[in-house]
Amino acid sequence: MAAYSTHEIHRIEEKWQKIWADQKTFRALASTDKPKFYCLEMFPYPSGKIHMGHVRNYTIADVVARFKMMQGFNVLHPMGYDAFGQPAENAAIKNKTDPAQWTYRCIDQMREELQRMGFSYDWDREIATCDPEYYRWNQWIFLKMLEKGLAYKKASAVNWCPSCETTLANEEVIQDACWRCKTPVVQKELEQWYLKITAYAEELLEDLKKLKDWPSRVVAMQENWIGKSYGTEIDFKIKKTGEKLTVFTTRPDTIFGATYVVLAPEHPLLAKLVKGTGHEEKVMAFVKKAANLSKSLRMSGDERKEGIFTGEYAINPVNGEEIPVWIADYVLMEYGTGAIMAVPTHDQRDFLFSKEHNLSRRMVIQDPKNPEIIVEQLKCAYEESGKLINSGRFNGFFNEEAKQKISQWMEREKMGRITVNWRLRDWLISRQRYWGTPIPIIYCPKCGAVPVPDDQLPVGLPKNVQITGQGGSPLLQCKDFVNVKCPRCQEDARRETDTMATFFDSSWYYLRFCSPQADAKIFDKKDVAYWMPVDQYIGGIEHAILHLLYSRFFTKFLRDLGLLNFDEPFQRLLTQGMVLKDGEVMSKSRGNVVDPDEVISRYGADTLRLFILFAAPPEDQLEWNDSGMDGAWKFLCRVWNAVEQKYQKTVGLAEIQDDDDRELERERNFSIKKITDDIPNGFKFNTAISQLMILMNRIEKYSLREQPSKQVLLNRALETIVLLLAPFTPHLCEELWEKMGHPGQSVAHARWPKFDEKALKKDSVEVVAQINGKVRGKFEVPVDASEADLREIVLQDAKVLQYIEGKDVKKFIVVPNKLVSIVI
RNA sequence: GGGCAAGUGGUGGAAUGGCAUACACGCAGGACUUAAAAUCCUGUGACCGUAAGGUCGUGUGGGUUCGAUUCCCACCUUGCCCACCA
Repeated sequence: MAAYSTHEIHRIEEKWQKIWADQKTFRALASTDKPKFYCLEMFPYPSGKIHMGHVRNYTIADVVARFKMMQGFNVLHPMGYDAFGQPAENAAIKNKTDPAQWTYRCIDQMREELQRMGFSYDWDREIATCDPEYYRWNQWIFLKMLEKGLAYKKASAVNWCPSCETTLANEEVIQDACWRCKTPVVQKELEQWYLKITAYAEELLEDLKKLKDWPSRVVAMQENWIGKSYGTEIDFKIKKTGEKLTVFTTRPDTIFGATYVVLAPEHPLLAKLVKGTGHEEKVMAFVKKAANLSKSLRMSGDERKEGIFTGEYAINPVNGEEIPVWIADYVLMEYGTGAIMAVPTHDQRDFLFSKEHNLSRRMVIQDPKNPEIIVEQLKCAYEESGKLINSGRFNGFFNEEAKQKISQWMEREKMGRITVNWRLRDWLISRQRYWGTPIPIIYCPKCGAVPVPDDQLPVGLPKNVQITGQGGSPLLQCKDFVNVKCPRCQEDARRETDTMATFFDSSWYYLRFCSPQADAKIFDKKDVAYWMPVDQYIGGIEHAILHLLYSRFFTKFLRDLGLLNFDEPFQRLLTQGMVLKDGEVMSKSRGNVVDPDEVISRYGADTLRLFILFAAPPEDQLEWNDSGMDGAWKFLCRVWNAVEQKYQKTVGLAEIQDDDDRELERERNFSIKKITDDIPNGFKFNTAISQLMILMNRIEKYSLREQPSKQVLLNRALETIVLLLAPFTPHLCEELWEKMGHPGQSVAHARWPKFDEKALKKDSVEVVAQINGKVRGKFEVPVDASEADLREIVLQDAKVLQYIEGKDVKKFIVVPNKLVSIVI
């Protein structure tokens, strides 16, 4: 056996990667006697190069998959590519190549890099979302949604990224900028396709309760995003026309303090309201200005509140008061009703606006700490609770109670109603790009928007399309694609040229993995019923809202189609932390990227895997550290050398004769117990590995005795360490397992070791004595010593006596096998 | 402004009511070596002390408890998500 070296490591890693591929070691077949386990990581965009984030994500998943395999589960562990999207188009523009060619070449490179890491994928199930066999089912789902009224087209102001030249979903706008290129997003009036995710808002929120094994912050983020709030809609009346003007509020208790009403600049009533009045010109100029501003500019943090009076008045239903109607850009059309009642005394924004524009104020809630204060003295809005004043029959009620009383009263009197308001908006899926799934719609001058019939799917992406990055969607230029006959009336018609957002593709890929070759249907119902839901899903926190929310939506939709029999796709979720270098996220622009490929060339995949698992718990951020790699290397060296030098085939009885034997066996059994617990309970790979190091230290100490009769015990300990280490560093362990006399039997299919509870027991334990909370002595006592025995031992110790001399022992607390606490 | 995490040696981290700093990195000393690397051994929270030993110590302040890194309250700092959301 050769010494452990870079050369040797590469030989071993290549050898075993080839064996796994040739023998299809990780092929998953449904319907066996074993319990199933579906382990999935978020599939990558095929950039051609894996980065440390991928390495970390997939290594964590690989340990889980291999561990479950050794525990006797039938494991499904697939891999594929989220292959549509803009980078391929950008590359095409830059290098004048075809996006498809570029993507498939990247996929080949990516696969090779993944294989170099030794991940236990069933490669027969590989999918790429840009394959027509895949994206035809995107089109199929879209048409089903259209059929059920869940896909629709509407004209409205949408998020537009000027750099990517396409629309974006709300979820893709991060702090008013494009999620991909960080360019500030602007608003544009366009007719676009939407998916009615809001139809599932209630269930998407409610079912979060079922996700007990999801990180609580992901659940909180989704809750936040869906944003259910209870409030009241109140119907004001326009004085001039008598038309209804509905406002939304969460503070119906302050209705008697409303001194004006404010509309969003986009409010539909507005044009009519100001028509023919002296204010029309000015108001319309203001509206135009607001519309031209990007949302981020319009909402920019300063406290100045721009607005303008419409010249019209509204009537407050609760007291008949006439109050002015204003418009302001701080009121959002997309939330509530796009109109608010302003209560400047009890809402800070309204307070600032009223100051800016000299509008009147009235107090309706009394500050119990400051009951004498009058309106003119207010320095800011009073937003806390208190008793109602100036509120007619509701005077004297506490405002929390008044909220209910007033809204119930208004409901009875038909002045308004209690409502639920959602923050979640429908999902805009149209993209004005080439490299995506064509939306299967044909526009006919006679028949309107006609769905492409099922038997004509997929609507394929045309090849040889000029991608210049200019002049809108490349598909628009493609006459053969655009000009078609209407499927209904056979007249000349035009094809939809928008493609789908790529998040559509990734919203159901986990289902396709169950039967990737199904060609007459989206997936095989039987296979999905067997494998789904995903038992363990692993990926980055950046998908906490986007991908995870969309996937939950798709699952519920497909369930309602009768294709699935469960509500949630992902049973357990782990969000791994980022990989940092010098305290910063690795990125090309910072120039602090560590290339996994280079690390593998130097240390091998096993060393990289071990380091990344040992350096931090999976959910925490991980600081890259070159000397940490040396540490991992050193440990693997020691395991290698120990097996090479100490392991000798021998026969005999494993008889425990002395304390050293007992200690070795105890440590061995304890390691099995600890690692078996640490992997599934909280993914504590770092402590699992530290226990393996402790066991290795123990083995080395033990083997120094050089007593041939103990060889059986030594062998057993070495076999155990190889088995326990196998999910973490599979190549090394395969090689060692083979050397240990298991030729042709992959360690991936070896049985996970069991521990013996009896071997964990000790005869004596160390018990600590505390006096008034401070440790003052340690005693070696028999296991399970009684309180009486402990009293005798401890209270006769010279040192303890020194401390308690001349004082009363008030309490004597015993924690069995751990400590005694004496209070004097 | 709202929500959610987190704060422990020189460093990554361990301990979730019971000996704070497991395991590892780094550093220092030693062995081997002509020498270096590698490897092995020893030490390594701070302060006082020759030592035995003592005092302090898990962001800050308070509380509960025989006992708190762990539980509770307030605050500070950092990170993430949301945010003129009425």
